[in-house]
Amino acid sequence: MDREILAKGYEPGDIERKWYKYWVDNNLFQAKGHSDAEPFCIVIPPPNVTGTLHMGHALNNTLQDILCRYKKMKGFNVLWQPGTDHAGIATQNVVEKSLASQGTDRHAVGREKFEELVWEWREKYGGIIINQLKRLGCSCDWSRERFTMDKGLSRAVKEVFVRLYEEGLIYRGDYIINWCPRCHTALADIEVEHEDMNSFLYYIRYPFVGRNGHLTVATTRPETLLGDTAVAVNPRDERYGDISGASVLLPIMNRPIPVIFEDYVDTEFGTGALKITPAHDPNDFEIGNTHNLQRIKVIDENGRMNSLAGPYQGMDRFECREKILKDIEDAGLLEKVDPYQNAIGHCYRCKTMIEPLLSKQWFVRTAPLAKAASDAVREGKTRITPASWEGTYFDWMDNIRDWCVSRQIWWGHRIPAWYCNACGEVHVAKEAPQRCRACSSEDLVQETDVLDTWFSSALWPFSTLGWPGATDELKTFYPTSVLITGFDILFFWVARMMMMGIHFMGDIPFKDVYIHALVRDAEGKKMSKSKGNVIDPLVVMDEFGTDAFRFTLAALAAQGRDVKLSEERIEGYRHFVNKIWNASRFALMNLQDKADIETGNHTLADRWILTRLGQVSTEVAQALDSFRFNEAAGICYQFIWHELCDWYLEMAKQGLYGDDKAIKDSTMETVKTAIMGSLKLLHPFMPFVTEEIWHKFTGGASSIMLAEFPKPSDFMYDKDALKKMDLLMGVINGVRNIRGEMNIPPSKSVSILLDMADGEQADIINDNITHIKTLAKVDSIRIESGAPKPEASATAVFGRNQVHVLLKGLLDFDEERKRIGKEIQKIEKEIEASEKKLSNHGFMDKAPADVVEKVKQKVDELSLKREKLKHNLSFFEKI
RNA sequence: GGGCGGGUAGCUCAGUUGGGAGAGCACCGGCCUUACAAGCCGGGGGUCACAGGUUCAAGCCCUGUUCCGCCUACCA
Repeated sequence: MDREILAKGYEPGDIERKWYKYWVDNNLFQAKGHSDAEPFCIVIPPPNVTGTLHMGHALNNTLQDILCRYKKMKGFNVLWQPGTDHAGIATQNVVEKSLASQGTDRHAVGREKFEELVWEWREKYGGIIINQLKRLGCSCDWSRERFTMDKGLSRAVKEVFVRLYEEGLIYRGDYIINWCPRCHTALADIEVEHEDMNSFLYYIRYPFVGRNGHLTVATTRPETLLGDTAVAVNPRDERYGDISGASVLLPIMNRPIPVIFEDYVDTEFGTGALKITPAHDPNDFEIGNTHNLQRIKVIDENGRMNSLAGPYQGMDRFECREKILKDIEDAGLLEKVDPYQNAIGHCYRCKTMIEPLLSKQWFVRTAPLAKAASDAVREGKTRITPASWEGTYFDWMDNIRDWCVSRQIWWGHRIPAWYCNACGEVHVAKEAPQRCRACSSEDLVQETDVLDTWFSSALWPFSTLGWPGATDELKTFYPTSVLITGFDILFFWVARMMMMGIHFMGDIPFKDVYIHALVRDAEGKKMSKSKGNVIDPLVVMDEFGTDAFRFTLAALAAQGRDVKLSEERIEGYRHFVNKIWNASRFALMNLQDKADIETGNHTLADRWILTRLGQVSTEVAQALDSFRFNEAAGICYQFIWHELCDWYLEMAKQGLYGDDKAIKDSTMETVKTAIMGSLKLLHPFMPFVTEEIWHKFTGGASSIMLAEFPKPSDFMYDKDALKKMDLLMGVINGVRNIRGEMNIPPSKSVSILLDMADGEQADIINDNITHIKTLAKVDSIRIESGAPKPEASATAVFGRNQVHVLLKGLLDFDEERKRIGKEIQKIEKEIEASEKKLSNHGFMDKAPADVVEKVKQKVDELSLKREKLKHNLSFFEKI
């Protein structure tokens, strides 16, 4: 067996690359379509092909990888399904920008050529984020990588579109939609980001027709007045009770428009009179429908005023606003202008101000789909963790509006609809029809719009598994096990996968949804390029190592709370990685290969650490099973550093360096078991360093990925050992505490006198006397029950025992008086609180017996300790 | 406007059936003890935002106040 000793410190760089290649070359990430093992499946939230890895991805994928690696070690047939989405608008923007830099645009190159260029771009740059995920250590089954625009997924998209259309769940119609004048496309409601802005509320007079006076309306968008086709007031508004049937004259345009009555109008706001522009405002559109108002579109797709805008034709919408205000003011129709704050919609891709426009678009009728998706969570078929997100989910699902799915761009799934140029008949089909079914004309043209990217993402959990084919993968892995994602795409993606999954598969797409938090900077601010507070995960991985970075993310990922990341924190966990490295180094330096190894002669320390390892295995597994990643990480950290390293390995030195072969053999075996067990616990969090060390221990026999995750029955359970170690630690801590307080350097040994409460406890100490000598730097120990306190000694009380540290010539009496006095004070406070409870009849009557018993016991113990401390103190007061 | 989350040690945070206030970092003191100075040993430090209420018992449950963050919304 080749067991080389490790280098003095852990250097991640090359090791990470080496093992990732090893895992892939050995197909360790591959799932089986068929397997007797229980399936576990996660579909990756597909990153945009245009994307590069940011902190959100890093957290999201680290958590997924932790679960996948953990489940694999637990024996599951794990599939982590990877892929990317085509990000229609974003990708098109990137390629258009590149065209612009060459002095051309997509219209000049034409649709077909443009699509080719995007594919070329995707070939060249689309793999960046995939490689970055690999850098992070993600154990995705890359042999199954998918792309939302690839053949299989495109087939699924067509299938779904056609079926929904045939079921009447997709329709085409004229509606007011959110238009981005820069991206030149419609956007779904949730693709609009609202931002509070400082605007103005303009009060504009509309003179009455055929009578004196005017009606004053309040608006934030005076330029839309050109398209007004009514003014509405509330029928219950007494101010306007007498204007039934009246008309007003639209300023500038001098067009008479009716005054209508509409409950929607808020009498409290502005003047209680609302101008109605059905072609440029979603609410006005609705009102226009109920009152049969004309729709006059005055702003075009470029955000410019069109021919119906009269004198303003050709002006930009913002320029027009200024001009129109001036004209109205000149006409004496501008009553006043108030500063006003309102939320204005912006394109989520390019931040351009959205223009609500009247337009012909394709919609998904969501209500019936949403009902089932909502019920599935209500009935607990799909669980959302943390559960607080359920409310948000229900709120959205229960108030959902139809989903505008057509986009006026070229990069995406072209809508499978054909129009007959002869008679206008619409055909929706998977393949292009040869002739019109109504008039037999062959003059058919395909819809130019493409589908919203999220339309294809909504099918991800089943389209990636081969749907609409009936594949083994679908049978094995659908419904998938867990979806891990950020809350920012709860509506965009999770909700829509629920709708589509239930509708087309007849079952939920995943059993659990785990929503994790956002990664913020150390001040809790959202990371953004413009703020300049972005921490690049790749830089972090270079500097601190991937394992340290992953462990940090896991350790900070408490449920329901944002992750505030700072480099100091990552550095701290890099130290932890190094700690494991060095603990392993120590083990490898002291293990020997021997055929005649004699095992089973476990020391107290051996039995203790093995028992603890068993307990910790359960705790970590339970934490991971319930998505408490930070707890799982914390338990590992605490156990490995403060129990395994600080206590066990120090104690193991006695056996390793000693002459007793039986003890030595057993200790070697236990050290190995404890370290390898710890490596297995840590592997899901820090895959690289654990794999590296694992191979040093096993001589490269097999990957740690194939090892079984630790469970209590792998070790031993010795309750007695836990108790005995407690006592031993009590003695050592007592002496260390006194040494520390007295500033006695480690080079200076001390003598102690142990006053043990009973013979049994004295035996435990006797059996482990070398540990006390070594770990507390003691040269001589005397054990005597009830021995009087020696002169010039400092005393620590633990349990019913005490330890006197002999400090002839070293003891500062004042210091010792202070030290004991302080301790007594602390204890008295506790005793007081507990006694108050015990003297409370309510507590004695109503509290459970075990709680009362615990408090009584506490008072007894503390009183005893206080007594001893006081006794010790009196000793010094005599001096 | 509605909803959600949060205010716990100097900093960042944990605290899952209500019953001992914790961690990491920072700080102070002692150590180059041959796995690790990326380390070891010891220590100080908190009216758990504020005010009420429920309870024998509240960081935890309820109500209100206040501050911060986020999501959402068709009051122009």
